[in-house]
Amino acid sequence: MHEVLIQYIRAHSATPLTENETEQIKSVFVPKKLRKRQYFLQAGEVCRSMAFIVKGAIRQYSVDARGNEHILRLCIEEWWAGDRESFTMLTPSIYNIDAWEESDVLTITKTEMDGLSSITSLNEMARTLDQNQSFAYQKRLNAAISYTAEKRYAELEQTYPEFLQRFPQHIIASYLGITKETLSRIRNQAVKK
Amino acid sequence: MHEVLIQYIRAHSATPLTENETEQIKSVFVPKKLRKRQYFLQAGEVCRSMAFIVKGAIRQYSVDARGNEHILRLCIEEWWAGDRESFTMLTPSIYNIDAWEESDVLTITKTEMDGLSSITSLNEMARTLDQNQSFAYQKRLNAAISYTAEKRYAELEQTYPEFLQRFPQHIIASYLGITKETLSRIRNQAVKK
DNA sequence: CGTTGGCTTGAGAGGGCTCAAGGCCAGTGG
DNA sequence: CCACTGGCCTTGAGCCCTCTCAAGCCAACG
Repeated sequence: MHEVLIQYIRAHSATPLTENETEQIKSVFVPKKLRKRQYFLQAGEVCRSMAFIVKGAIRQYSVDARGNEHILRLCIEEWWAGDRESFTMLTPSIYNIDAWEESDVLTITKTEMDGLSSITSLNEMARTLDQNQSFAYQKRLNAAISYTAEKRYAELEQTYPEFLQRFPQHIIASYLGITKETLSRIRNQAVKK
Repeated sequence: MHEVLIQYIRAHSATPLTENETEQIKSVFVPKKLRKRQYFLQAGEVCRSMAFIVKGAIRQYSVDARGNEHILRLCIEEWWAGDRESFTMLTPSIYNIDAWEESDVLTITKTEMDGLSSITSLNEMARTLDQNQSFAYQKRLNAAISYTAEKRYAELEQTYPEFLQRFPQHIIASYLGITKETLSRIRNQAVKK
């Protein structure tokens, strides 16, 4: 199970991993199973650990005053789930994170992560991830303030086609910032064209 | 002029700067003046350098098919302007960046930045900035898909009150993803309450 | 075979947009 | 010193996109 993670770190860093470092990493990351709908983080808690997804699908979302869920991120195999801000700053998170599918993850706490700070390639990976995350958010924010719902859906179709296979439409709709009804109508119109 | 930057780096890193490093940094960052409305980056170009703002105000925005501008970031003193994604990946940017006010900036190219990679405290600063950027985008994206225009304005008032002093309403409106007319009406209603 | 979750469709409402006009103010040039 | 201009803000009317609420259908599942 840890092999996937090791491969992933290798792929996301220029610096190679030594035998020793590999063992360190394997010893620190704790495997966990998340059942469908099981919380990984609830709003109000500090995000004590990050989760590398070996198998499964996880969502991060906020809940507004009227009880509506707004999906901020969808994560599948070989992505990291967790609220980076809460994790890094040790502040309470405003987001919920839960498993949409039954998932296998490898978790690591902040303290343990800090203990691995001597592993260059792990640092590089974390750095790269933070950057990519930032780029992705920038793109989505731009889409949110610039495009119509239809264009945002078209973009999602291009960028993450696997999401459409993996998540039901009401989840996709929430991710796009629209209602499931609107998404349903958009899709029907798209077919007619 | 470089003093502001040095102070800034010190403030954003735990590692202290040596005399030597300070001199290196001063020698590499090139001061530039940007006139009002002068482009720092135009869509289609690769963002070859980042700019630390010593004085002034700079905006980053995309232009849609109908010619409407959508403001993604507003930057003032002691912020960094530039498209991090284009800068890091050397890909063409889809954003325009220009000076809203006459500005004094310190610029550095990617090659020069890579040349300073031995300066720990500069790396730490860059890391911190990327993270904060990511956090800020996450917050704004959440606002964009969860809140009404009115709430987004209220949040902006709280988070960056200085923006309201500094930029005209049509800029603020664009930043919030609404039209200037809508913003005007929101403000009037807010006063009545 | 009832229940639950997901998708669709309709009707009505509303938030925000578009287009258009008018007012205010500061800067500029005659 | 005044007229003119450009940038900015406001207000109105009509419209459109998206939301809300409600109902109905279907497939999966216990």
